[in-house]
Amino acid sequence: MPRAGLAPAAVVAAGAALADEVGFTNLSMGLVAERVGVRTPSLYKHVDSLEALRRGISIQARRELADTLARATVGRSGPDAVRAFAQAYRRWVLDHPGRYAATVRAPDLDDQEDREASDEALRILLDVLAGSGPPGADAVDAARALRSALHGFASLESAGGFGLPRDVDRSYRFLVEILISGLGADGSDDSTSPGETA
Amino acid sequence: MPRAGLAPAAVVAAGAALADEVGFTNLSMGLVAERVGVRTPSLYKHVDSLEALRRGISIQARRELADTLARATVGRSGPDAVRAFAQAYRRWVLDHPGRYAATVRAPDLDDQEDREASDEALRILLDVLAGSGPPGADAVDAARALRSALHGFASLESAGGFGLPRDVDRSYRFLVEILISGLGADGSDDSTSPGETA
DNA sequence: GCTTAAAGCTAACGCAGATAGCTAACCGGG
DNA sequence: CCCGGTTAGCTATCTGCGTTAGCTTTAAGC
Repeated sequence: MPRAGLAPAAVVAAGAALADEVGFTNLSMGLVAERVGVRTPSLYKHVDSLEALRRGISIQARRELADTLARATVGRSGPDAVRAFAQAYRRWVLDHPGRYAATVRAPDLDDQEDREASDEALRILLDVLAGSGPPGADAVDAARALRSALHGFASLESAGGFGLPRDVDRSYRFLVEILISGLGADGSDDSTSPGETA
Repeated sequence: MPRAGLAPAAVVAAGAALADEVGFTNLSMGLVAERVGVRTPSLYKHVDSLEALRRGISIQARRELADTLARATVGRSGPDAVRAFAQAYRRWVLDHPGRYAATVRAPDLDDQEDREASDEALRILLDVLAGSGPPGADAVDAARALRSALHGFASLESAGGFGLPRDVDRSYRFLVEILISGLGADGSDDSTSPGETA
């Protein structure tokens, strides 16, 4: 029996690809094993459990998303950066539904690696907002607002939640422009330092 | 053996309550059976399968949410109605995390009953926006924007996604006011309202 | 070439969803 | 009041999946 030459990273990568096809929740050890050309129990030489595999996919997906967002916004600032961010975000979610579902699960509080991957995307978001949002502590509110809105839209769309025939691209642009104008507009309260994790 | 006097509705209700406690995805026939004081196989006299039970919980939850939203906004209009809607929405999600997770799954396209329950909340949302949002087809954009933002915020919060110490109530109010001002701002016919265009 | 770590396999266990088929509780008509 | 039909509930059992145990074989290093 020739060896498959597997490695933990290869199993995680196959799992991520499979998650995009069958859905993150439908992922099973059997499917992944079949995909990499190995019997189910052999996977346990590379990953500790299905849960560990899911965690690995989450971390990888968060990094990929953060990377995509960083690339999309580099060299831009202000409202333009926010538009590029929003555009790249939605595109990535639609292209990688399984991976995206993996990123949604909150990272375990005492999982250092997962938290770091999770914070990456947040830092990019805060950087993007630095040019067009409110300063100081209000930046956290702005980050939460933008993240919530984009996440909400993308996850509803990804789940097929928009039944009406109205053009979805257009609705998304509408939402993004509302946010941009809203974030730039107000002001008021301040103080406190910028945070770490949203 | 005295009978438990069970009925399909009672099983669904117990399942919904349990989902709030252990999470929608962690729901199992065994847990529900234990809760209603019966052996697992007996549940199949009342529900066809775990999937059918989940569907029942989804429908019931959607109705409850729609009902809550309707009660919260009755007699109000304009921005005030939107605030009441947003407030009631978040409150309900936090109080019923399992039920809320149930409402998030997209209803099966050819499931009449589920679609109806799903449309109920949408109709209330459109009614609420009638007073403060754009008219005509743009109302769909407005509805999607508001729904996406509230859903995104509530689901992230419910999943523990906000790690920073910043006051979450405040962030929510911030988001809601952005939306209100953004939705009320324009009013014109075509093109995405505040800035960009198709 | 021989040793050895590990990559792969088959066999098997436990648990959850689900089905089959028996038993006994309730309900209605005589 | 009893008798028969309906059906809620039970035990026993099957299946599928995650997981573990333990053997076999590959391939890497001396």
